[in-house]
Amino acid sequence: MKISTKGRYALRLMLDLTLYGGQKPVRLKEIAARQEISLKYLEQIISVLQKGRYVKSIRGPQGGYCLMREPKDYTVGQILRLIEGELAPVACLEEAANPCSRQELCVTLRLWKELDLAIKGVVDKYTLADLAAWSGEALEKGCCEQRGCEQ
Amino acid sequence: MKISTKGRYALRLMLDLTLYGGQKPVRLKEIAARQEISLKYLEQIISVLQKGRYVKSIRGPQGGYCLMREPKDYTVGQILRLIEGELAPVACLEEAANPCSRQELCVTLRLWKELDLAIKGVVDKYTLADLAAWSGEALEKGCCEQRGCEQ
DNA sequence: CTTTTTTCCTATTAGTTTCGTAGGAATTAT
DNA sequence: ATAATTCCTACGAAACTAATAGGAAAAAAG
Repeated sequence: MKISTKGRYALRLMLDLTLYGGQKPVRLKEIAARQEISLKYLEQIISVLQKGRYVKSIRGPQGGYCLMREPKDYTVGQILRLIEGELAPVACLEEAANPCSRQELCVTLRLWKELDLAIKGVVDKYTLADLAAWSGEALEKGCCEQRGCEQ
Repeated sequence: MKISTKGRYALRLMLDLTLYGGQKPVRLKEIAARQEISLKYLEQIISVLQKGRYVKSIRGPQGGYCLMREPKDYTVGQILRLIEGELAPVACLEEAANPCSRQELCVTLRLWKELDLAIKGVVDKYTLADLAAWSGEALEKGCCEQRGCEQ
């Protein structure tokens, strides 16, 4: 039940674009440095984001990437789903209407459905704009002076 | 973000013990047949449940397994955690107080914390007794006549 | 005391996924 | 022409998943 590094990195990448992307495109190299993530790995991740039309690229010198929409128009869930696939905690919930084959199936299925809703409730509640706003708050509060975490 | 088969099977195993375990211990062979799970695989899973003192065993003919406590005293979360390890969606949340190293860390961490709480909120809300009660309801309603699901 | 049934223990394995690294091609601003 | 940047594909090591397998140990039944 872990979010993969790819999913977490994609979110940080998109947040970086939100925070540092303005008129000019942002170079992946900069993002890699700021986020301390390998450039080559980020290339793979952003390639998926581009194919999903979440970002657009400009090639050549002074090139880079921009968001395609407003930060408020990307939910965390959309980004994670694009990179990680369905977030449903069991495969059974991914397609529609898989009827059960054992007495207690309905039982565990009901549980997984509730869990699924709880997860969706969080990841679809927040957008990049929310994360960016939190980021602003964090800076004001003088947070983040210590080190040691891998997130 | 998937629950592994081991976690799902462990839950079904414990529910089976709840539903079919009375005075007598339940043989793993029976559970394997009812749940359509390989006996050998269930042995590995129940061995963890036993080491965690969630079930006790009786060896030899007429042997089997029993729950150690009342069904209401096992939450789904406890069972899943014993088998799968921490359910936290990112490793950072597993230990206490991992301070951040980047501006937006606090931001994504806040998100992961909310997600973690949402997940815990569901899995720690229900006990085996709840699942057993749902199972009863399902039977009454004549549910589960179709086939095709792998859960 | 032998047989049978059951749990218990440990090893193996095929396949998949994760988490990258690597090399170079294509594009384009300067 | 050069250099910076994205783009594309392949490779690989390590870990994890989802089992299968063989047999040892315990104990009830005959």
